Amino acid sequence: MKLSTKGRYGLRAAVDLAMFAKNEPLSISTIAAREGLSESYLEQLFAKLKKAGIVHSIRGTNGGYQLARAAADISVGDVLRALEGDMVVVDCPDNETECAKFGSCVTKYVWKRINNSINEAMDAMTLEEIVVNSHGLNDDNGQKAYCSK
Amino acid sequence: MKLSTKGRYGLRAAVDLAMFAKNEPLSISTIAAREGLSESYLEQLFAKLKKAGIVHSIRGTNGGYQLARAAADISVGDVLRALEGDMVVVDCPDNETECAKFGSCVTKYVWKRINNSINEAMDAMTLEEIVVNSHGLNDDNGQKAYCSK
DNA sequence: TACAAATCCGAGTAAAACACTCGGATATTG
DNA sequence: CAATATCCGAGTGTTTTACTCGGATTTGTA
Repeated sequence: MKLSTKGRYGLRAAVDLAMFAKNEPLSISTIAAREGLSESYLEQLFAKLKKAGIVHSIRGTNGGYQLARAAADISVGDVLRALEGDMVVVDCPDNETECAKFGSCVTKYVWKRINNSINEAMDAMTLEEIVVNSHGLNDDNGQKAYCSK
Repeated sequence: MKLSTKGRYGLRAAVDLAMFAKNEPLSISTIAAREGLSESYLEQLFAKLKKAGIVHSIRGTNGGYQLARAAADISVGDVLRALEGDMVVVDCPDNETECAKFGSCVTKYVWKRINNSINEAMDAMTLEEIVVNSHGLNDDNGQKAYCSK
């Protein structure tokens, strides 16, 4: 039931871009250092974010990543689905063809309702909101910080 | 992110009790046969449901399980939390003591909001409702059925 | 009182998923 | 051409999942 590190780390990286990559791109090594994450693992996460059209990349020296569109137009759901795949607790097909028991399944409504509530909650939050809400949230050294989760 | 078979099978078993164990208890072998589940695995799930006070057991011949209270008083959330543990996507402690970065964490609100929406959705559905909604949901042989999910 | 039908309980295990690392190719800038 | 990046696929130890199995205990019935 828990989110994997893909979603947790990846959202932090996306928020990091929203905060700090406004003019120039940010390299993986910079983000990894600030967020305390592994560079080679972050690489994989950015590959997923890029494939989903959430970030764009600039190769070569001084290259790095930036958000592909405004932070206000990127929802938490966009980011998490890109990293984790469909955010569903149970992956029920919703037609007779794909699931033989579809017509008689008693629990499909349960899963559908939970899945919908997860996605509605995620889609209602944008990276921009997270950045705005973070004003004033600094640690003892005046730095942004994140728990390990 | 997906629910494990514990939650999926366990909810089916609980719904089965709500439907068929109104007068006399149902044995694991009966439920396992009707639901197409493994007996020894179901045993483990019922241990969790019992520990959580959702079912009670009767030992010996003609024994089995029944819901410990009315189906209308058992929510999907009760059952899933008993089987899966806390239903949270990220297990953030919510105080300064347990998480050093609590004061400066930028993403805690995101996880909290998703966690809340999951639990609200689950707690809004009862076993009774599932039984009522299932009237008329039968397969070609007039039997209740469930997809493998 | 034996026997059968049940729950109870702990341990073990193969397979899958997770959380990474590593090596090297390619692109771009200075 | 050297340094700094992204890009890409493969490999790997650890953890979790999804079970099975053996046996003990309880209880109703012949």
